[in-house]
Amino acid sequence: MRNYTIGDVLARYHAMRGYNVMQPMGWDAFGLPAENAAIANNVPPAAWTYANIDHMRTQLQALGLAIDWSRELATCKPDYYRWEQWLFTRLFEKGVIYKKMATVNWDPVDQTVLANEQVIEGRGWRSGALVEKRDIPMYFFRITQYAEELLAGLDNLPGWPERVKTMQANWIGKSVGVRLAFPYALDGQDEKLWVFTTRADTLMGVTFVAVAAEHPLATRAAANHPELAAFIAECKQGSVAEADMATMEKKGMDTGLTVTHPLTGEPIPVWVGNYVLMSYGEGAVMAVPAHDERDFGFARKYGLPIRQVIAVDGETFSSDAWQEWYGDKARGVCVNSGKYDGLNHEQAVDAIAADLEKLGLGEKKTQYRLRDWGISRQRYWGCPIPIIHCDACGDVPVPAEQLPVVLPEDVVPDGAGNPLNRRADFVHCACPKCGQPARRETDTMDTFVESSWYYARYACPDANQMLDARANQWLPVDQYIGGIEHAILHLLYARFFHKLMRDEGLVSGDEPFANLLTQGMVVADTYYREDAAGKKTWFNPADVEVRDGIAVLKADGAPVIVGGTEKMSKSKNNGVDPQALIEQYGADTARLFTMFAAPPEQSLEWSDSGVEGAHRFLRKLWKASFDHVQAGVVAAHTAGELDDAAKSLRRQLHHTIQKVSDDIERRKQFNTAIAANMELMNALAKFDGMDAVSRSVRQEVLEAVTAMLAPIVPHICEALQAELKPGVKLAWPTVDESALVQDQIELMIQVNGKLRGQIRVSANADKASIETQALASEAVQKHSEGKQPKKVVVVPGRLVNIVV
RNA sequence: GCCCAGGUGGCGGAAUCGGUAGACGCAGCGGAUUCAAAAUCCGCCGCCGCAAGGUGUGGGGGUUCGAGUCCCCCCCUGGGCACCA
Repeated sequence: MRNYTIGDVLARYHAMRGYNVMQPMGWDAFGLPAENAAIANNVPPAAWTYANIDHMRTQLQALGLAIDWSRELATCKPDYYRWEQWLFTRLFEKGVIYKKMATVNWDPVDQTVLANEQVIEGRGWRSGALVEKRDIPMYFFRITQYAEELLAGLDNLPGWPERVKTMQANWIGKSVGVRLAFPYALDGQDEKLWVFTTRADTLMGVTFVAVAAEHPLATRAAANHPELAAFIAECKQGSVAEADMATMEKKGMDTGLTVTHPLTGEPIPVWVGNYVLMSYGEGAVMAVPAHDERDFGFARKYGLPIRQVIAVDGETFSSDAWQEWYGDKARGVCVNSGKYDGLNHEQAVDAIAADLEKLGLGEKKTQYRLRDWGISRQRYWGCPIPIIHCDACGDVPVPAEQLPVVLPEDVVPDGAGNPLNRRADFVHCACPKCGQPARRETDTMDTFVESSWYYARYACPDANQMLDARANQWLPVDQYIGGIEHAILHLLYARFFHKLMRDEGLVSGDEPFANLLTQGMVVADTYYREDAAGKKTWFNPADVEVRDGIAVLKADGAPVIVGGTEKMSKSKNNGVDPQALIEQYGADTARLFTMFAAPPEQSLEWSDSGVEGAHRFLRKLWKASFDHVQAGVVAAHTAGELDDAAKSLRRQLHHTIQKVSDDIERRKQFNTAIAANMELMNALAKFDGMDAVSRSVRQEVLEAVTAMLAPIVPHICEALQAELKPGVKLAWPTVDESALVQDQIELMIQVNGKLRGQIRVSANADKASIETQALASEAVQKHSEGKQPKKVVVVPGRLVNIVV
C-alpha cells in the first residue's frame, strides 16, 4: 500500500504540473508463495493467485489510485510469458543462455530442491531432513559478459540513490589480480591447479592451497583415503547460501597431495576446505596465512606454517595473533621474497605477474565477483523453459510458432518435487527438428525473469510481439519505485535484461529506469508458535495482543513467541491489511497517514496510533473551508495593501508553496510537505480578520492548501475545490516572490558557541553593523563577563557568534 | 562473516549546504465548553533544577568559533548475500 501511494502522489503531482503521466499496474504472479499456499490449503496455485489479484485490485481501487487499468498485466498469463519464452529461444540460439551444472539445496526426504528460504538451520523446512548440496544441470544467462557495462552504466544514473549504486558496484565486484597455476603431476600426467588472487605480491608466502570438496583433485585424492572421502561427504552437507558458507566454522583436511610453487618450485600441500566453493572462480585458492585473516585462522587451527612476506615500518610481526596491518596493501613492502624484496604492492604484483607469464604459469586478469544468472527452477508455478530434449538432437528450443509453452493451471503441488514431471500430457512431445518422441523441459524460470521486463510491456500491453515502437516512446521509466530489498538482484537483473532487449533491437536505450526511489521496508512484529517437530506457525500481529510484555494470541489467550521485527511478508504472516483502515476512516485518511508517518526512503514500523491525527487534520481543513465558503466565496488575493498579520500569513503561504514543491519534486519527502501544510492551517486558524482583504487572503490560502494536498488526499481536495473555485480544475499554485520579502530578520546571538539571545536587524544590514548591534546587545553584555571579544563570526541571515 | 543503511523526547518523526536540536503529529497533563461524555477549542509538554542555569541527538575519541550533521574506533537494529521476491 505504501509504495503504491507514493507512486500515486508523484503521478498526480506531475499530472497537475501538466505532464502526460502513465501509472500502470501489474502482478508478479509466479513464485513460491503460491505453491506454499497450495500445499497448505490444497488449492491450485493458479486459483489462489487469481483470487489474490482480485482482492488486491479491489484494495488498490479503494485507495483511489489513478491507475490506467487498461494496461494491467499478470506475469502468469500465457500472453505475457510467451514473449519471455520467445526471447529465451533467441538468446539460447545466440549463446547468451547456456547450460551447466550448478549446486542446489537437496532435501533427501522430500526428494526436492529447496529454496534458501526453505532451509532452516541446515534442515528442510517440511521434512526436517539434513540438507545436502547436489549438482544438477541448469540454464544460465551470461550476465558476466555484461559485467563491465553494468558497472560502468551506474555512472550514467544520476537519478539513482548512491547507496544502491554502491551496493551494485560491490556486488559486481571488479577486481584486478593474477590468475596463476601450481603445476603438479598425477598418474604421470602434467596438470595445473589454477587460482586467482588479488595479492600476487604475497605469492612467496604461500604455505598451502585449498580446493573445494567437489574439485577433481579432491575426488582423486579421496579414492584411496577413506577419512578424506568422509570429510568431503561432510562438506557436501548444509545449504548453498553464501551467508551460511561465510559464517560456518572453517574446516579442512590434508589431501596428502602436493603441487609445485610456480616460482620457488617448492612442494605445496593441497588441502580440502569447506569454505572453498567449486562454482566460484577456479574452485581453488592459494593460502597466505601471514597476510590473509581467514588463512591465518585456518593455519593456526591446523598448525600449518605462517610465513611473513610483507612488512610495515614500525610494526612487528608475530604469528601468535592477527593484526590489522598484516593485510595492508597500501603500506606493506615485500620481505623474505628474494628478488621482490623492497617492492610495494603494485610493483610486486607487476613483477611477479611478468615472471609468471614468462613461465606460462600466469597472467594479469580482471575478475568479477558477479556470477552468471542461473534461472532453472525445479518448480511448477513458473514460466516453462521452452526447451525440448531429444535423444538425437539434444536441447532444442521450441520454435516461435509453437509458443507459448502453456503451463497447465489445474495442478496442486505437494512439496515433493515438481508435479510437472508427472504430467505426461505436458512432458511428452515431438522433437521440432527430427519429429521423434522427445521430452519437454519441466524446469521453470526464476521469477526474476518476469519482473525484468514488465515495465516495458506496459507501454504496449496489446502488442502481438514482445515490444513495439511504443516502448521506445515511453522508456526509460521516469520514476521507478521499489523496496530497498531489491537494490541488488531485481534492479541488476532488470538493467541486464534491458541491455539484452536492446541488443535484440527491441528497445533503444541502455537503461530501464531514469529515476529510482527505494522505498524503506514496512516492518512489523512477528509472532509464532513451534510444534514438537520444530515447525513454526506464524500469527498475524492483528491477532496478537501484548499484555504486560507477554504476547498472547487473542483467539485462545495462550502465549506466542515474539520473533522480532521483520519486513512484512507472507511467509512470516506479519502483513497489515489496509482494508480495515480504509473502511473506518476512508481512503484519504489512510493515504495521508501513510505518507505522514515517515519519509518514503526510511523503513517504517507499522502502528496505527496517530491515524486519528490525520483524520482530525482533514476534518479541520474541511471545516475551515466550509466556514469560509458559507460566508461567501471571494476572489483570491492578488494585489493591494495588507496589514502585518495578512502580510505575514501570505509570506508563510508562499514559503510553504516553495517548500512543498521542493519536498515533492526533488526530495520526495511527503511527511514534511504535509507538516508544512498543517503549520499553514494552524496559522490560518489564528488569522481571524473578516474584512474583504483578509477574506481574499484566506481564500488564497485555502485554494493553495487544497491544491498542494490534492496529490496526497485527492478525494477531499477535489470536493473542496468544487466549492472554493467551482468549475476550475485543480492546478499547482505558483510562488509570489514579492510575498517572501522581509524588511527585518532575527539573528541568533551566541557567546562562545552557546545560544544567549537574539537581535532584530534590517534584512540588508552589512556585517559591520550587525557586529556592532550584536556586541551592544543585552545577551552579549551579560555573558561576556566584561572580557574583550577575541573573534566575531557573522553568518548572514543566521547568527552571530562572539568568542571571548 | 561480507556489502549497504539507520540509531534524535514516552512514541512516529523534523532540522535540506557545519549555524536556534526536538518542526508537524500521536500520547500525556492542565483549562474552557457540557448535566455528563464524546467531539471541539486554548495552554503546557527532552532531562536535572524553585530559579539562574546546567545538560542532552547509541558509546568513546577528534576536527571546528560552532558538530545530530565531518573524521576515526566501538555497540545495537534493519536490508542484501545469488532458489522469498
